[in-house]
Amino acid sequence: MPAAKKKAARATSAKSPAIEDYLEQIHNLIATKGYARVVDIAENLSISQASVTNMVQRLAGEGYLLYERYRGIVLTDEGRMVGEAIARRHDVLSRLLSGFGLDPETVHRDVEGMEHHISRQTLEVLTLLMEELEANPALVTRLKQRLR
Amino acid sequence: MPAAKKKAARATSAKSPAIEDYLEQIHNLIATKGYARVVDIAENLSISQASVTNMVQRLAGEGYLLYERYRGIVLTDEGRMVGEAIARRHDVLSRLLSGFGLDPETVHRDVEGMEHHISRQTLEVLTLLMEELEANPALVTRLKQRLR
DNA sequence: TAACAGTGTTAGTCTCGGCTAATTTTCTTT
DNA sequence: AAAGAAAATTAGCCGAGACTAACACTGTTA
Repeated sequence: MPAAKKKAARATSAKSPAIEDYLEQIHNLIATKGYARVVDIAENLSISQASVTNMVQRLAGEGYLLYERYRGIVLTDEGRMVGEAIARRHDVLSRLLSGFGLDPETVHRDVEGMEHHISRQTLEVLTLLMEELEANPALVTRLKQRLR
Repeated sequence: MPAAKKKAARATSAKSPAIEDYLEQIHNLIATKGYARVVDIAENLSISQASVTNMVQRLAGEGYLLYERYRGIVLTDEGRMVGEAIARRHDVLSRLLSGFGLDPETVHRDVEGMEHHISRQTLEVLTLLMEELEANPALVTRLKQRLR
């Protein structure tokens, strides 16, 4: 195979919500604890350890991370980019909705679902909205009054 | 099993995105054409007719619609409620994003994905936002300037 | 250093929601 | 009314992504 890529993850490839959830979670764990263990990923995603091992092997095969049995997990540049992108969407959505006083449990559930379906352009719009609302509490107050 | 329900769809039961897509589409077809044929549902969801037949039978079993082989499809109250709810979320999200001039293709893809993950409370917030922006073009203009 | 607890892995299975191919029913057209 | 076209259905299959049970590795601790 002369000029063939091994099957590396392309920036534009279709990522399933499942893949994005794993990468987001692995990214978050590495960012906060310095490493990502199978048991923690499983705990945070509320799935079994066996499922995590399976998926991690697949993600390694697709070029999102480096994996050595019984050893550890390291994100590739590609994997880190995806994880960070989802984390950013998560943050924007959370702050946008939290600003209106929605209960944290609801915010969490909705954000969890929505974050996988937001394009770059939509993210920009929602970021704009979030920033405006955070900079303009009077507007939020006025809007919230209509929530009754 | 003395006091057991037959397995009817409860208002609070978990509906998969797939189920919601079918019910939204069936609802839309009935609203615009007066009836929902398998071939049209398949076309609108970009899936095969066989898949539609299968799912329609399942939805009938779960109480979302009435179905008679080779005849027709009628939504139950439960099915109509779900279909309308999703259509409402679709409308709010579309208008909210379109207001910022995002290209229709992008709006469509994002809305399609997000509409299944929006709680009643979040819908209220987004509705509020949409109404404010539609009533206040000056605000939109000001925000859009920051999009560059 | 031997054993135990905890973590990780493998093997095999399940459900969901698609698919194609073949068949049946209905509709339309002559 | 018979034939061909269109729509609907059935049967069997597949891949994603979960699960459990059993087994393997690792690291700590007596």
